[in-house]
Amino acid sequence: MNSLTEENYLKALFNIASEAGEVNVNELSKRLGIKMPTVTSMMKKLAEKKLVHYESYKPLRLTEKGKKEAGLIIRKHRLTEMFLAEKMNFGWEDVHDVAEQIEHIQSPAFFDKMDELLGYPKIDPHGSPIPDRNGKIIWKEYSKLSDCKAGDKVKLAAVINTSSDFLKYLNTRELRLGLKIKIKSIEAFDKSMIVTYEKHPAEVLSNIVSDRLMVEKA
Amino acid sequence: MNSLTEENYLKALFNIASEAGEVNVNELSKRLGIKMPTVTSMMKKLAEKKLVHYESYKPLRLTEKGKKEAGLIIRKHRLTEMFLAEKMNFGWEDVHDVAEQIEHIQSPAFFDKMDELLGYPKIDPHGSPIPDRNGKIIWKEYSKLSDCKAGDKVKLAAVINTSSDFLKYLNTRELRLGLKIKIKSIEAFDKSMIVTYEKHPAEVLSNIVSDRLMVEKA
DNA sequence: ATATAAAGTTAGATTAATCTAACAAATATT
DNA sequence: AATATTTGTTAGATTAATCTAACTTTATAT
Repeated sequence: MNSLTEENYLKALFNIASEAGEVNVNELSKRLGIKMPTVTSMMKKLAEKKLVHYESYKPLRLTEKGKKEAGLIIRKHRLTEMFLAEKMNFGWEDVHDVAEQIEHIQSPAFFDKMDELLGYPKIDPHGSPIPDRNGKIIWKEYSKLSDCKAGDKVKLAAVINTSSDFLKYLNTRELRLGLKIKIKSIEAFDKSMIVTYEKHPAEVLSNIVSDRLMVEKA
Repeated sequence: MNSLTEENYLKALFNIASEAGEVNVNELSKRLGIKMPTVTSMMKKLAEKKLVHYESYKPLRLTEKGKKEAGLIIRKHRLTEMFLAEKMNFGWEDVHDVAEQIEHIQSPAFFDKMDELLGYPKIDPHGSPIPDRNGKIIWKEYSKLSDCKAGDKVKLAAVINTSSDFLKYLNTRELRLGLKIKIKSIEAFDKSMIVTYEKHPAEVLSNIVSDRLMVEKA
């Protein structure tokens, strides 16, 4: 059994690896808000437990065991987010903080019930894949909205940044997962897009926004 | 903010006080499975925080502040138990362990949603009262089934012991809250009762069982 | 009322997780 | 290539929560 603290390190290791590829002590330290020496000593501890491959001055890597355990924590996190959104009427901008706590609950039955009540969802409210019972993630091939061309018709599949502020911004524009969007034009100057969807005949999305939206091409 | 550890001491203090009246270090130590010296030092710490009245060799008493904070933890515990039972199809024998963990979640919104979805319940799945938003408990006047007389018609209102084994035993007899029970006779020798309810024309309940069942007289 | 037992406290050690200060290695910059 | 910067490690201190051993106080039983 891993402590809550160890679980947080595993999860951060997993998340940084899937965003940035390599994980180093400095990154992990910044992500967790914990000083580097503390991170170093925790890496030694997790190496003892065969959860990470650790060599001085080398990038950090989760072992297969570590990946599985991290994946299972992320599974609990994302199932919880989905449960909060679907069954408890939370907005997608409000699910993260609670899920961050509930992911540490030790009760397979509890998460199995969530899974069942939700009908075995494959993604969380932000479109991120929910790892399976073995902690394995199946990644779908999405494109960034910012990489699409004028005229493209796409479906909003996931959001990359899940900060509450960004999600609230999307709410004000009625942008949500599953939405069909057509790109009317792209401004060469700043790459801002004019898009149309539902009752919105012409909404302007800055490149900062379109860069954070993942879409499926129709 | 209190640590998870402190919360567990507060809750135990509250629960022992409502069962036994007085709380002493030894009781608390046994209840929490923590040695007496550790309890003593935690009591000093909680006294510093104005949560406990502590004097050497005297019984332990929660302050008003301590009672309120303990009550609010118990509120979260019991709301969770009710949510698990009513909304997630858990049996009443399985809700305790998960609630024991979820009661420490810091998110008023999360518990407010539960409360709302449940329709503001007044009791948990075992019939124990759910403290209000100020941590206050309103106790209903129930009788022990074991104190009733032959011929009494009563309604099962609460169970005192909530051990999984006891609750599973009640399941096998289809005994559940709200059930109307008539006492047919009481054996003078061992105080065992013969009762009738629903499709059960004559069920024998030992004194150990009837002593743990709280009823409302009709 | 005295001895024994039970309950409670004090003192000091231990463990997990954190920190700062100082040093070492790797990387980047002129 | 030499130097400066960034990154990483070691050593040692700190805090919360726990423990054991030894001692003290209160309660119980002869």
